[in-house]
Amino acid sequence: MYALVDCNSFYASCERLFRPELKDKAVVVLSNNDGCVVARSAEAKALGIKMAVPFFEVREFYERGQLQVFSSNYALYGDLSARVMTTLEELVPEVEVYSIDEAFLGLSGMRTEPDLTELGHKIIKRINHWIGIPVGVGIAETKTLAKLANYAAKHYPQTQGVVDLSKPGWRERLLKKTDVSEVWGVGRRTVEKLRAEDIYTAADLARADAETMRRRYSVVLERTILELRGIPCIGFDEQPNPKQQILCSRTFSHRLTCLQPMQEAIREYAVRAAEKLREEKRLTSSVSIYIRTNPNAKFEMKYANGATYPLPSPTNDSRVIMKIALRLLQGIYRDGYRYMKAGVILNALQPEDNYQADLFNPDLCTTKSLQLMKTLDQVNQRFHRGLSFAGQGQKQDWAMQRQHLSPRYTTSWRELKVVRA
DNA sequence: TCTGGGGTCCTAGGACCC
DNA sequence: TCTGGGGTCCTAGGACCC
Repeated sequence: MYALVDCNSFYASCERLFRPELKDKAVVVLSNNDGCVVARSAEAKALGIKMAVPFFEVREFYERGQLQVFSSNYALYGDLSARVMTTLEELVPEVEVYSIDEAFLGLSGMRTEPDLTELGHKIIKRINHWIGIPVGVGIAETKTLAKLANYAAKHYPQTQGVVDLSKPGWRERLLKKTDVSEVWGVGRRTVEKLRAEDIYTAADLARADAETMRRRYSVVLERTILELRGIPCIGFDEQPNPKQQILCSRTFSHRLTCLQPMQEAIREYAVRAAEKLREEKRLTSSVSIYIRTNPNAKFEMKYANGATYPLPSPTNDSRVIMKIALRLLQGIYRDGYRYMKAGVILNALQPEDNYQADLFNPDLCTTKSLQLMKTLDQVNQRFHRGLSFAGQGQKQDWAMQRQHLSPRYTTSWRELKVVRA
């Protein structure tokens, strides 16, 4: 048996935690650059604000004082997420952290618990009491059904936040009244095709012939169908797999029209990506970058391009990655466009303690390089932006806008001035 | 005027091997 | 006239997730 625990309107709930006067108020949290809505309190949903709409489309509510708005504060959400996960780990033996706001629980070792619904309520109470974040709990025989149970727990208030689909008859009833688009793994494209063949509800999908559907769609959809029938196809993974790709990309605060700030941005993203790489204890042997104009603009010249450089020998050295990224930029940058976004991607990742070196090229992981990076990271862990490379830019006025950022309630950096003192 | 960031998995097709 | 069978590896692109 699995449970899925999912925090309600997670980012919005985090913000409200420190602003109790906003309880029962419409609250939204915006994406980076204050671009789109990425989290909505129930009251904001009631205003008709849809997920992922551009902020300018709902700005009116804000200006009329009907809507409280926050820029995303990932340091805060990450910190509260860790507290939620730790609390779950104290309650059940197996926890798979699935995203910042949800976790699958393995309940097989919980045979002594008389009633799983009771366990669900215990989880809700504990997390609410200890952390103050509301959660919902879905329980079922497969992950896909647990997701669906969780959806029901949030959707139907009479469940009080807990749905156990293993109860006789519950699964059939829920599948019948749930739109197929709510099923985990069934996205927009697939929904369109399914409707064309008269599959509208989760029950319709569960009834479809799995073999035929694999041929017509994919093995992924076949697995979803089996999971809806209670046959587990997706395993439980307590230890997250090591990352296969690391990406750092940002939309600029305003469009960039010349090379110099683009170079600063690429350097900055390369350094950030290299930092993440070292955090993961991995090396990269492939550096890619991409740049693009606004794909949504109707009356603008569009340009998007990317480039990749495979390294002969793997590295985690910010300097090497930065230099390569910059050279790649020279190759694809074209004058005359209004650039909106750029990114640096590291691929072909290998563990740092067991990597494939090159027979004919010098090993880039020299003691000197490793030591320097270690020192760089140690300084920057204690002092925010304590050490950076000259070319990253000091002012960075292309960096994202966060006009509605909340304070660092639970995290703190020592500022650079401490170093100077 | 104004639209995020960071990932995973699967498939088809090309190039290549014996 | 007529040209096999069985594989692997890599990449780009699509679909999906939160």
